[in-house]
Amino acid sequence: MSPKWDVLSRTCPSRTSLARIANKWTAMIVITLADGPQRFGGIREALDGISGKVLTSTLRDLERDGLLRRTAYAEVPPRVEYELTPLGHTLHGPLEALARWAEEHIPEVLEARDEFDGQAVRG
Amino acid sequence: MSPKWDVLSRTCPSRTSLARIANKWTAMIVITLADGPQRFGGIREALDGISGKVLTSTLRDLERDGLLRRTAYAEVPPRVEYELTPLGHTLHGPLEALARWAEEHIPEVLEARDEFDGQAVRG
DNA sequence: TCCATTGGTTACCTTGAGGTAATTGATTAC
DNA sequence: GTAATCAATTACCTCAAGGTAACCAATGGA
Repeated sequence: MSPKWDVLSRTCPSRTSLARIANKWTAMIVITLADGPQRFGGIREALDGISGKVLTSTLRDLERDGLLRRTAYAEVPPRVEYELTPLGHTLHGPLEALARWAEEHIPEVLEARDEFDGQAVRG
Repeated sequence: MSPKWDVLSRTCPSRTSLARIANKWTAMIVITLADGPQRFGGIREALDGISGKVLTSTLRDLERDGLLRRTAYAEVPPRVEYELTPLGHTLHGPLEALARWAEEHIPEVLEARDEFDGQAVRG
């Protein structure tokens, strides 16, 4: 389709972009926001274990790439909502597929690991 | 489907697995091997910029998870081939979709970045 | 009066990812 | 003889990712 871009090429911007979207936190955030806007605290709770600092910077990066929109309300205490942009929504399918792969194939992965580690000990 | 696994849960093994597959090098390697077996040097060349050490350890991790098979031939100089397992092939679709997303949407991403950075200067 | 609230930001530290360079080993070509 | 070959491994180094903890600001409620 577009021979201009190639993620395998070191200097191609799409490779940088791939690095951002092919990423644990990105996937989890996009999946969490797929159903609708969420507040900062809600995302943090959904992601179960991410630190505030990392969540802040990750959200900022995704906002910068146009994947989500940040809306801060002038209230006290602060209220900030994050929602996927249309561009961000187009990413949800592929990332959801990836997450579902991880969930569906985890038994095979765990079994492969056991076998590999067992052979390593014997070898 | 399988309520037993949840990538959003901190302690779920599938979350670790997601971290491995939602990863720049994993995506590029699986895509490279999708067309057939490749030798170590061939993969290294295709990935354009990866160091030997990192490629070795990444391939080892993927082998451990059952995504690819390593075949070493007792020749001199050594010849080692890597190929996707059936399990690895099931991962190709989702990762290819992700790579294609990066290539197809890079103009929008770059534009979003420009706008974001421009506003940051003004703000 | 004082504290909890919320979404940061900052300073500081630890961990790990990833790069470079040297070395291994048997054979072939020079 | 000896240089080149290929896939690793190892030691060593650097840099960035990411965690912790303290702090902030305006308001409402105890």
